[in-house]
Amino acid sequence: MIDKQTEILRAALKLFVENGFHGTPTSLIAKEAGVANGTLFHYFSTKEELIVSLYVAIKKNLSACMVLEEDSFSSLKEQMKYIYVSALKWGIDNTTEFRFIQQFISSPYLLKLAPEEIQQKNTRILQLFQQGIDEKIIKKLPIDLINTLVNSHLFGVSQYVNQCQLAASERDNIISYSFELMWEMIAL
Amino acid sequence: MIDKQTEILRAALKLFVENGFHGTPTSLIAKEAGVANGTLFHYFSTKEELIVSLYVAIKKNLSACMVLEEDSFSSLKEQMKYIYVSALKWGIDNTTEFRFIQQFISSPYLLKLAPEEIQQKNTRILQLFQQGIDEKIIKKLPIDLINTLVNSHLFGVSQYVNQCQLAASERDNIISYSFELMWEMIAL
DNA sequence: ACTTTTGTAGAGTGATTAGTCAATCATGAT
DNA sequence: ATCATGATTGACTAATCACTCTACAAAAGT
Repeated sequence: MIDKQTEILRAALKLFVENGFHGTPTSLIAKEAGVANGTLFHYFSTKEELIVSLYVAIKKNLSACMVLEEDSFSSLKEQMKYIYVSALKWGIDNTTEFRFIQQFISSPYLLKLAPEEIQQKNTRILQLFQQGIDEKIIKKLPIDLINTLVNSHLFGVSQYVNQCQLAASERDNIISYSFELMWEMIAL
Repeated sequence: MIDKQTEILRAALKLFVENGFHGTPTSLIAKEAGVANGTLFHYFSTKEELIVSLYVAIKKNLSACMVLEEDSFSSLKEQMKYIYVSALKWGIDNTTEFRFIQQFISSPYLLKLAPEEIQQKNTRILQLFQQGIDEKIIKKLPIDLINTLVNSHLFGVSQYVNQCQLAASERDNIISYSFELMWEMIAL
């Protein structure tokens, strides 16, 4: 056994995506994780805490993929593309996690998160948007709107790619091309 | 009392959005609807059937707003704008219904729907996309991808507008402008 | 060695819930 | 008036579930 806590999170993720939050009793999670019922509550004092912890863990994972090494040589567009593509690839390679996030943020559990947790820690991308506007590369729109549009775009493409199983080359084509689509939307 | 069945659906919608599916016992729905517990099961044989029925009803409502009277005088872009704006306005004016749809489609209940129910009955918009491609107005992309992108776009803008409460004039500005953003994305 | 802390187990519990049922009530047809 | 059909009720039930509790085992600290 690797680590019971990790094992519980893994099991929870799988079952939540399969059966939803209310369709997944804690007893089943414990069983799937190969631990006793009580062990689950040793690590997570309530079911709700388990759910929220799982979200935080996955979100952290995603954020880690989106860091951009400071690279002042790349153009703004290239920097954005890097972040965009990283996020998209993550969404495609981690279908289950992606589905979970989607389920979580459209559920009332979202409100159980501390506001600062919801906030995008990744303000780097917001900075890039602002910079783009200042340099008259990106349309002058509210930053939040741009952010929402880009996020929705990413969600949409992920969903599409996940739906129709594509060959790797085709996949990379779409990833690259969909960035251009997004760019045409926000660029001046 | 207008109609008990309608009243139950109304109560269910409100409570599901507030507390989620699993946070809303049928007893509470009945109470909120002002009917007895058993009455609920007279109209909907299971809780699941209630949830799915509610989704179907709301979706029907939305689809009704998106019909386009055959108007061969309008340009393709204008026709699309009409549909786009209708959908967006609906999403903004029916926040609760919008939230419910979001919650439903990212839950495992979606799989309980017959596939033909999921399918877009509103193939009119798909026809328009195809026509746009044929007439070299819209980028040559898979129809499903365009559709997904437009849907995500609508979702994003709705979310944004619902989040920040705007004055009516500002709101209409954003609606109109966001169509142009979307158009730049898909148009050649 | 011994004490403390931490991890693990799984039976047990009280509360809750989806769904049932037998009994009324309303309506309208004959 | 009588009957039939369907709507409505709310107490009831069988099952389920989140969570507790006690006991024991394994480390870790001293």
